[in-house]
Amino acid sequence: MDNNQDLIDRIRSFNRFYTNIIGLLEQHFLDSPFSLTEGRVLYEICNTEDCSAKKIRENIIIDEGYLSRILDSFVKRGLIVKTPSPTDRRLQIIVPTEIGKSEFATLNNNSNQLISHMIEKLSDEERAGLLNKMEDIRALLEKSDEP
Amino acid sequence: MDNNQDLIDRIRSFNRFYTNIIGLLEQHFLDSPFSLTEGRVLYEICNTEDCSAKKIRENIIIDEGYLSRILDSFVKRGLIVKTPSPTDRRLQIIVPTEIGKSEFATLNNNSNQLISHMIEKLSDEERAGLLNKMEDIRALLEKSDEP
DNA sequence: TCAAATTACTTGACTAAGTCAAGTAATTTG
DNA sequence: CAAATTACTTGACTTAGTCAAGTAATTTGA
Repeated sequence: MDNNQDLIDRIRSFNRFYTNIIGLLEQHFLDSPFSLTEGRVLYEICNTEDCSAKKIRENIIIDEGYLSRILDSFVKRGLIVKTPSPTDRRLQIIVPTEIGKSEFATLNNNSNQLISHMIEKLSDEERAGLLNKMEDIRALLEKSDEP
Repeated sequence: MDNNQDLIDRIRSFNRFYTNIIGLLEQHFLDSPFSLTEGRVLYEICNTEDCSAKKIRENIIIDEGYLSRILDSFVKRGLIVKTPSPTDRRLQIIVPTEIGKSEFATLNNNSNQLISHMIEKLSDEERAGLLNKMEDIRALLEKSDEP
């Protein structure tokens, strides 16, 4: 037993807790026409300039073939339009349609409401404290990524 | 736009970040003989007194049939033994075998190592700070569950 | 300058994960 | 003790995700 064991156990306990929090937030995809992965892909499409499958795969770890089929289904559902890039015709530029944008906005609103509900019992000070701690944790954990 | 919008956006940004952290930690199931769900089931079996499918389903949201098949495969893999409860023969009491316990210990050690790696660049003060903030966040978010 | 290598994406064939509903045997309830 | 409920099982199915081979466009380097 190394002297960090208690620390590690408690971090793992927090991870289990936060897995459930995220799980609850993700439940709402069950009531939407999107799977979690489809939601992430739509997020990237609506938040990336000159979006392409390549750019999506720079931000989400996803199988190339699987992504290709998701995009295919988005085209069939009228959510996006794909056009070959004029400068490199291997690339398909992906643009959300008005329908795609509005479906994304709905998904977004639902996520916002869930967060609102999550913090509704907190005072302004507690909310500010929550965010501060989150951003501190992120800064600490991002240290592990660095060279 | 309500005045919490920025706060909500930043909490969601943290959630996306932490989803990736948890995703990385869960990757190790890919190199193990267990799926994430199987790992959770094994955790329950090794940490529940007089464990049964019923008790597992009190702690994990999982389809009854799916769980039945997972337990079936655990029996075939020699990880657990099922015996009808003497007091209620509808219930199957689940006990991990020595193999089951040791496979669980391995899974556990790997999870610990991943957390160790995650915090290896932090000083003792930073580690203590990290845990503190995690436990504060948990306390704040648990407020939403209360009556 | 053009053949070889690489890149961006697609397709087919497949496995794993998870769901739904009907069924069996044991137990509880009125 | 018949009807309802509970604990679990089974079969048939859908969805999610993976793997590898293939096509067309672009880049690289002798």
